[in-house]
Amino acid sequence: MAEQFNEINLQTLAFLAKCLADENRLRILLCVSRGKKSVSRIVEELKISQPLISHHLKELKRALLVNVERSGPFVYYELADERILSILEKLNELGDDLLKTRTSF
Amino acid sequence: MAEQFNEINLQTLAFLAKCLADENRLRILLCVSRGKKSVSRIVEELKISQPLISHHLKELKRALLVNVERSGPFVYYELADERILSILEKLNELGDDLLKTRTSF
DNA sequence: TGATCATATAAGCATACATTTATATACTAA
DNA sequence: TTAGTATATAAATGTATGCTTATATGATCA
Repeated sequence: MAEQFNEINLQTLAFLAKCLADENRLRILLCVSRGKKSVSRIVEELKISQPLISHHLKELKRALLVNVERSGPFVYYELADERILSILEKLNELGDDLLKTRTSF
Repeated sequence: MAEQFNEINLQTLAFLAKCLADENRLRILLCVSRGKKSVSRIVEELKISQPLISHHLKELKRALLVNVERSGPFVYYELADERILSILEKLNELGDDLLKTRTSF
């Protein structure tokens, strides 16, 4: 289980983790995980300014975590891979358990 | 699968991800995942300066990702939870696949 | 107690990053 | 083409963060 860690690409890993290390980007990821959505739709749902949403979407796209599709004046974003969700689930669960076992961060 | 995401703690999640978002901290995590190790041992193996190792260990400890144990003059660190490894594995695999499918970051 | 080793902390610096405000680009419809 | 909507980008700013150098704390042994 631990031996196959020779294949680990630290750079890619750190890059992806960095992309997941912002609350607003996580909100956006969870938002688009519930279906393909336009930028304005995301802005509405999350109540975050449009330039900030666009900026974070650009980062998420750079990390290949979302797919983009233009349709008329709208640009739709969707989660690139369902595994992103399950990884976030697992990380969240881990965080919960760590907090339960220990006292505090 | 996507519905249980009401329970998600964005703050904790972002905090943990941030801790995983640095190459040196990842190196340290992988290093101590292969057994409990003293600071000087980690310094040797990774060839990173002692203050920098200590600094990152402090962060990892703050995130509860490592457990600490003092024994005489030595301080031993170990991975706090094996799930950390499997999450890193999954994230690494995801990164690989994303890079395969698309063209580049 | 003094000396030495192991580890932690502090100060300083440079860079990265999240955010806001303002503006530009792209598309559509009249 | 003009007006209006949707989205992206640029500039500016404050803050966080990784790293280095220097020093402090803590433990062991003579």
